[in-house]
Amino acid sequence: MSEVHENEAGSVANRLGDAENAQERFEIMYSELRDRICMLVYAPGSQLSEEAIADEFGVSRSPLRKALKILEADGLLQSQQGVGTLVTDIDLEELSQVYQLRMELNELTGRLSPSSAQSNLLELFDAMRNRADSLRTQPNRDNFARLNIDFFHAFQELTENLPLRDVSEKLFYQTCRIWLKLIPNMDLSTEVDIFCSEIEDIADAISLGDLQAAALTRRAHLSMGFIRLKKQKDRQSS
Amino acid sequence: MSEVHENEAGSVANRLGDAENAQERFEIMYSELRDRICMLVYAPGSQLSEEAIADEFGVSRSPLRKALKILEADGLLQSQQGVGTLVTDIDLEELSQVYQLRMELNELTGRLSPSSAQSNLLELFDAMRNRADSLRTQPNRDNFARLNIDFFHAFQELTENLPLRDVSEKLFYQTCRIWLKLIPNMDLSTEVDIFCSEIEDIADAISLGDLQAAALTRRAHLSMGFIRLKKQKDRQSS
DNA sequence: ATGATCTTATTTGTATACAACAGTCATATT
DNA sequence: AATATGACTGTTGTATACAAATAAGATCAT
Repeated sequence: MSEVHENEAGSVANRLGDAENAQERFEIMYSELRDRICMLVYAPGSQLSEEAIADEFGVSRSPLRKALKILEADGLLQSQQGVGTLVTDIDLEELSQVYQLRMELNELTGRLSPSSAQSNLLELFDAMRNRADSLRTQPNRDNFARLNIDFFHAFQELTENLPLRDVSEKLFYQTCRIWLKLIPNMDLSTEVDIFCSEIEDIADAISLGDLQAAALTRRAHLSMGFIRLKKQKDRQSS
Repeated sequence: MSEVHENEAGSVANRLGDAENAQERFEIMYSELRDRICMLVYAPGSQLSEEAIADEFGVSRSPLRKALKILEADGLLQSQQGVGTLVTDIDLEELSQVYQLRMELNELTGRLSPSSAQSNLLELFDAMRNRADSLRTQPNRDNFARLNIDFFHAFQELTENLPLRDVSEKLFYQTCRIWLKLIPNMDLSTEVDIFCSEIEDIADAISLGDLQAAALTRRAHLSMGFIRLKKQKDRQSS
């Protein structure tokens, strides 16, 4: 199965071969693994094999293990000797505190060191608007997830406070899987519509140059999204 | 020089020998190294030797490197092949954003999931008050730094929001070295007095059960502390 | 049949040897 | 004399062999 990867032009192994130093190689492995985890290529609760991944990436276990260790510190993996490396499962209750914090941080994103490069932001959010449009006409699970990730990163540009960005990113990757996990029980079209409206609302605020309004809108949507997730879960368990 | 460590009763090597699993061993090495860095045992800009530390700890480089990699992710170390492992230097300007964020997070600490175990808090902050008293009578650089660290952890107890605690802790360890670095140019007694007053103010608020007031006080002191650091630096450079 | 114990397979953790890299110093060449 | 070049030294990065731990299955006794 991994032969498929090895023969692809932009495979991880190839990219690793082109990398110039250890730091770059680490970054490639780390972001690839994180992407697979939060796109549910590696499902919550599933087991990973260091050897299999190392083979696929064309490296030994040593450098791969560094990336795995960081992902463990991020709360996305859990390793135990004799057992294996497991993708952490996610529970809405446990994520409640993370969501609370993320909401507050989003408000800070509009308030702390607001970005000065307004023209870049306009382009960026116009692109987001376009992607939202095309997603709306053809709702698709993976594209939805991908846009969610990319929109998050666009939103991060609103602040120039780097530590705030780092912190927000970490928390985002702890929570973003919950959507893909629960979306099969929800109506994809509806969720896509709601999300696209959010993107448009925020893009409008950016157009007006009102970063704080954009942040508060984002915060409100995050809050509502969490409530929808909870309602869905309650409906399912009853 | 490392023989001293090896023969001490509670040496890291001994503690590592008693540890039951890899996770515990990692935790011991990680916290020990972090402590040495933020107590300036390993000064900013100094170079560490993986081999020397591994020898002192009585382990091979492999498990040690995991701890070093996490500390690098924390922003306390920086490794480069062929060069070495360097303790990151700290600059007040670069820490400005971290301080800004920490101030906001402190306010959240009093607002998000306030701790319900009030009796524990009372004991904890009374102990802090006592330590502050004894430090005031005999100002001492290391005890000052140690109390600063422990008081931070006590303050963390005010919130039950675990992600907030994690985030705050990481940011704290990014900034706490700046005091030890700049205190030689300042008056230790004065700084100790100011810090002890802060502890007393916050302990008073806790006694009244007003967690939010405690958090706001802390935020105010953090802000004033940063301003004092900046003033000191300006005076020095002029 | 059931329970306990031993064996075995699989996995991560650790130790170690070697490769890759950066800096330094000496040396040769212009 | 200046500069380029090469070997040498010390460092982290990587590969690999082996140790330790866990889980599952087989075997045996009851």
